[in-house]
Amino acid sequence: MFSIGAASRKTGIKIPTIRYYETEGLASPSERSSGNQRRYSPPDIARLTFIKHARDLGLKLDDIRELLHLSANPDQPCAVANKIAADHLVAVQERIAKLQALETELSRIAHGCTGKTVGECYVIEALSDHALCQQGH
Amino acid sequence: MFSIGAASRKTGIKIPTIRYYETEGLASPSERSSGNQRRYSPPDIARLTFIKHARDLGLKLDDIRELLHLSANPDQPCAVANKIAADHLVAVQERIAKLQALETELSRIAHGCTGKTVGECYVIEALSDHALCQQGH
DNA sequence: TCTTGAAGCTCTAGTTACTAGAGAGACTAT
DNA sequence: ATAGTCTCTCTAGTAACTAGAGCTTCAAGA
Repeated sequence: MFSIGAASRKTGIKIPTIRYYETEGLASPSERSSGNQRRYSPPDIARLTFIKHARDLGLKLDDIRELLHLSANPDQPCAVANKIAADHLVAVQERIAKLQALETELSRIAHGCTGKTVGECYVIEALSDHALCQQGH
Repeated sequence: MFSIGAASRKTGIKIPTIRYYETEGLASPSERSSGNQRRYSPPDIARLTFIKHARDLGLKLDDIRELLHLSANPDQPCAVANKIAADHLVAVQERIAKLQALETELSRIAHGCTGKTVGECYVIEALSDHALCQQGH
């Protein structure tokens, strides 16, 4: 049995976040001490690790909730789990594409300024003047 | 002079968001009608466009606040504006790198599952078992 | 056994950038 | 004048935490 501090160290999740996950119904300690402190069993820790891993991958808590529910029923078809992962992959790929477009424009803006004062600053100008933007939002 | 609806159409910012920016002190209409409705002048619209453009680039409202403040004082050195843009560029580049790493892992997870039920589902397994993760968070 | 300092408890409120909805008033075209 | 659209303010909700107050419990040493 581990205290919340030990659970935090083992999983890399901050203490208040572990408590927050509990209020969200994602992971509760299986016991409390006589003085009402949380006590985590190894399976509790594994559940937290699962959540941490999924969060690191950028999955939403709602998705994680569903995956946890699925993993508690090992006889169900895993199509749902695959769909969650595949959908998220697509979302990540889209975000990468968008960010790369932004990078291009930002790079142009941030490197294009040779002025000394704001009056002739390309950064300000580029943000003010839509025509300077090559990608036309 | 434009109504808030016209301002919204011209800038592409939703009406409630325009009002929100006003509560945040970013952009207020220069007048109100006799019936207390917002009336935006062309410079007001330009300011909203500046904000929209900067938001599309992912700048935070606090950064935009500072840039607006700077652009109101054209005699100031533009080093601050450059720094905001350059810092943001670095942040975007870092996010791209992280997302690409995630994409690799997610792709492996999402495509690796050949099982039929959750019990043998690679998605669930990969999230549960740290050892399967090649990048070691 | 006592004590002390670290760790834990609950609860409330704040963060970011909006979004939704209620209920009332204003504007415009016929 | 009136219908229909637009706008007003205000409150509360969203995601995923984070910070702080004020209090209690735990573990280790004297």
